[in-house]
Amino acid sequence: MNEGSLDIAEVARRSGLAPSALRFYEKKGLIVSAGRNGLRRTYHPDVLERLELITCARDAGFSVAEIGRFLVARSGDPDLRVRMAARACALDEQIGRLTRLRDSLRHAAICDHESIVECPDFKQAIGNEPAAGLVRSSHRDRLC
Amino acid sequence: MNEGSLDIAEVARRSGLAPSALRFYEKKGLIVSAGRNGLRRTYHPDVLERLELITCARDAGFSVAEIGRFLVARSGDPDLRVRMAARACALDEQIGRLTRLRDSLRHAAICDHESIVECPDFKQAIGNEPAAGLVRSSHRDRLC
DNA sequence: CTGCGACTTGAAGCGCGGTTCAAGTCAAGG
DNA sequence: CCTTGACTTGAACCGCGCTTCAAGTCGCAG
Repeated sequence: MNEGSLDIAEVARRSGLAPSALRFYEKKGLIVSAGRNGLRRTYHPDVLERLELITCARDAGFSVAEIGRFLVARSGDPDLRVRMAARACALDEQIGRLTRLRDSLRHAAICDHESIVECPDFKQAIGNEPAAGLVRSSHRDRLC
Repeated sequence: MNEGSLDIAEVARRSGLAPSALRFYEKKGLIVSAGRNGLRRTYHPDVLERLELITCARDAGFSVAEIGRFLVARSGDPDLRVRMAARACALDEQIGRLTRLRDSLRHAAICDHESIVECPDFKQAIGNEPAAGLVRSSHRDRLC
């Protein structure tokens, strides 16, 4: 067997993913196997890097299908570039939400209101506007 | 109908969630209905605020069950506080991942490597720790 | 050559987060 | 009164992202 290639079990071990997940990703076109040793898939070491990317994107809420589309992206595909830029903007918004949520959560862990959802600081960090009664639904910020 | 309470359809409209989702959340204990008008659920206006929180947390990757646990949190529950603090730290990590992913994506939409995944800048931004050198580092507070 | 065991496959199954459906109930309008 | 139509219910179903399973195949040690 080729010196540089990795057994599926080895890739699983080093990536922290189950072999079944690797086969699943391969079937979906997110990774490719370098060849076989008998029946066994072997992978180029670069696959580890790609798996890291995949895991990261999955954690970020990307679907497997979407990751697949991005992974085959070529510079000559303007549609895809547009989608990527849009996705980046969506990520910005999500990062904002997560940051506020984190701050609220961190506050909740130390605040002394009986019920944490009652805490005004908590609410304030989460919501953009408390819907106390005379709230017009705020127009979505179209910053992107 | 009580002046202050909202019909489920109204809540659905103003929250952007499907009525079925509202019933689902109610069944899971994430929201409570204020009462009924005939068979129809009515909700206190405060539910809108809570739904915003729920949606935000869902987007952040919290499961419905986990949100439910947090929502019933009382200040006298130290376990839950610990979980919240831990969750806040996890969010910090995720925010970091998302930020790197966003930067990579934004670069990908610009860069002229024929295959996006080939681009060294792209790879570099994804990889775990910014190793050295030319990293546009927002400084990471290691507090966890 | 004969196990053995770790892989292979396609198909079925699972948990999550809802949505859809069939059948029923109610409030209000004509 | 009867109809209309938006709601109600529980149960079935769905898509996703894998995991598990049964059955088969291979490399290698003995």
